[in-house]
Amino acid sequence: MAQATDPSRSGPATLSDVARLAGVSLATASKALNGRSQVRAETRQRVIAAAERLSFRPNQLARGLLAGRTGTVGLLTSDLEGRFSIPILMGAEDAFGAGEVAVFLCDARGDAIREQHHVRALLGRRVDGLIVVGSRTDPRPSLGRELPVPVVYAYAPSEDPADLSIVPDNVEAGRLAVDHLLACGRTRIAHITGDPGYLAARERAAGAEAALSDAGLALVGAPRFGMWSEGWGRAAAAMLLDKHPEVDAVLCGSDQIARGVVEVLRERDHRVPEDVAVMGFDNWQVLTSASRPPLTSVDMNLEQVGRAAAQALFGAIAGARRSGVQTLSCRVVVRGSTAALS
Amino acid sequence: MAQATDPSRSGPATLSDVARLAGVSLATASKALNGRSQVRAETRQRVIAAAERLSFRPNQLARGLLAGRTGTVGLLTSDLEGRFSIPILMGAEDAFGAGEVAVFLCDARGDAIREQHHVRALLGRRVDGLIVVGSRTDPRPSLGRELPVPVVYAYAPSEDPADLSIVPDNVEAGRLAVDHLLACGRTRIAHITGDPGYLAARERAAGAEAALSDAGLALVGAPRFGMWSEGWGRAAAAMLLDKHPEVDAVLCGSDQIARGVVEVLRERDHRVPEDVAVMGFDNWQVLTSASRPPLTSVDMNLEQVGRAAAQALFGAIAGARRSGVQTLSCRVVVRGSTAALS
DNA sequence: CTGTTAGCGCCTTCAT
DNA sequence: ATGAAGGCGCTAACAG
Repeated sequence: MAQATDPSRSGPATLSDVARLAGVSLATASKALNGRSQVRAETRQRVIAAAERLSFRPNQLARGLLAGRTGTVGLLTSDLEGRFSIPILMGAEDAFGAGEVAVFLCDARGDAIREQHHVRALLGRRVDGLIVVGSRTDPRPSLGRELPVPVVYAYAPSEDPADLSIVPDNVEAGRLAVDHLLACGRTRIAHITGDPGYLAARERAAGAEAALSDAGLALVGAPRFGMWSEGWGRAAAAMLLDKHPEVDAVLCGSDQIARGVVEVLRERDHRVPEDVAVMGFDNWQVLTSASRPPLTSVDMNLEQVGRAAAQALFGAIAGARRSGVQTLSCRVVVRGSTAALS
Repeated sequence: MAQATDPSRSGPATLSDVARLAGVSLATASKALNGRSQVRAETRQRVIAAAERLSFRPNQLARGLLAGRTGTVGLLTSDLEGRFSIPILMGAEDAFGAGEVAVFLCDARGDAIREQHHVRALLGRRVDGLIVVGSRTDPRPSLGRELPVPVVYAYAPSEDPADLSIVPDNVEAGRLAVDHLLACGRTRIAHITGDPGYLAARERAAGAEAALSDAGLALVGAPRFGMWSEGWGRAAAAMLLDKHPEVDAVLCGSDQIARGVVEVLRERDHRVPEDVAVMGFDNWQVLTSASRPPLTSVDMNLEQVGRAAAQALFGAIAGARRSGVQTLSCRVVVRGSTAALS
């Protein structure tokens, strides 16, 4: 007759197992475990002990079925491989994990069909909301206004201004970078950056030029667009030094490019930062700390983007009706490649 | 009276909404939509049309409540930030995504307490199984044998041999690397690797020495353990060249170390690969392709580890009772840093 | 304070 | 071929 107390009977223990073991009714057991006040302390203890013995965990599915909310959200990324999704994902996971919501992860691999498939699957699981993480900052198609749950776009904003998007501020990033170089006493600043097809590249360049203009200065030569690679950084640096040997700083569109630039400077016996300061964007540790000297870089605060998206989604689930694109600040992380002239 | 057909009435449409709109009973609607054969073709069409009009998605929670299975698994990583979890995670997501199971992602950040918390939360959501992804290949504590669902450990095996673990074969990786260098005609091979506290470092070294021994050779000097960084690669390479200028190949414990080694060789005017061949482990694109020349590296096939873990979990959920540590093969990706002597 | 009852949305016997 | 009824595990009314 140990059946009621046998946890291995058949699947996880249910509330009625607990109630039976504690010798109370279902409702009382429920109240006791959920901290409802209408239950005698001694009874509550008995129920709790029973639940403990059976290692009872309330079935969230059943609970969600009743409540209408599941405490579950979908995280839809378009590119897990890329390194930008990860910090955002971590920030979101972090913000949610603090509360009691669980995250469904789906990777659409940049495929719209697959994305649609995932959205359907997630809706079938009755997620309370969706976060859509892009792989680059260019605007992306909206999932549509007809979804039964709120959606927040992170990193890549939605093309539909009625949607809510959280993105890093790349224009400000460009400004901050130039401001830092100016503060280091540099005035002949060149800009080598990545693929001009990326909005991030154009915005960072625009921010940089605006900040220079505010200071009554201009870039040395035009911004050099190319690719997001060390190889391009090396090639562009070589051309730059040939044409403008007077540069005293190179602002690079990414840490990868910056590493390439630093290498070429070393090879040509320019001292960094004494002769030429160098800085990048993204603050990608593996690169910034391996460089000689370590790279100053603009951190886009992606974890914060993830956290903010999660919080915005919380708000939306609770009924808040925000929309539009919200930009988040970034910050300069100073290292040896731009130490001020002494 | 358009209430029944109004999708915006209150939350998502339910099966009874569909049944009402189609003018049939709940049971018939269910049969029609699930392809049961006991329903007239014309009726089925009517139901499907109604479901379409209401954009009805069956509530998987309700379904799971009844079925006992939720079509859901938990992916418990201990370190999202590190780059090893991601490919594994992608492989698993991929293997699952093909079917109809959704993945809950949790990051324990290397904290056992947080991990325990996540396990409880996942069990509360009635996941059908768990995949535990480690951040390094050293064995980790088991979640225990008392869990109500199957568990598969990936990358880091469980300390309990009764658990099932899927890990890359680092010993074989070491052997393959040396075999490749031998095939390139190298015989004076040195080994610079990372933190000796990592099993991966020790196993790769052991595999390398075994392969050399099989060929009647030995390493040039002892394996040089240190850190997983370019900086260590540079320092160790400098010492190595001072002491053993005769080396014709350096096997490096990681791509980062290898990059450092290549840099020092360049600076000292040794040609790579003509004078000294260099190779690393992990096949981390960002590093291998930025290096001059591009780095040969051993790919640990981590995506496959993730996929295999997912498939093993499938099997376990279906009732298979495997246990022990299963190792997966890796592969050498040849690039310019080891091109055979001509 | 405690127990009984009625569903949440769905699927599955069992009648009809 | 269709419909009525029961139940998955839980909570929120209502009784007692």
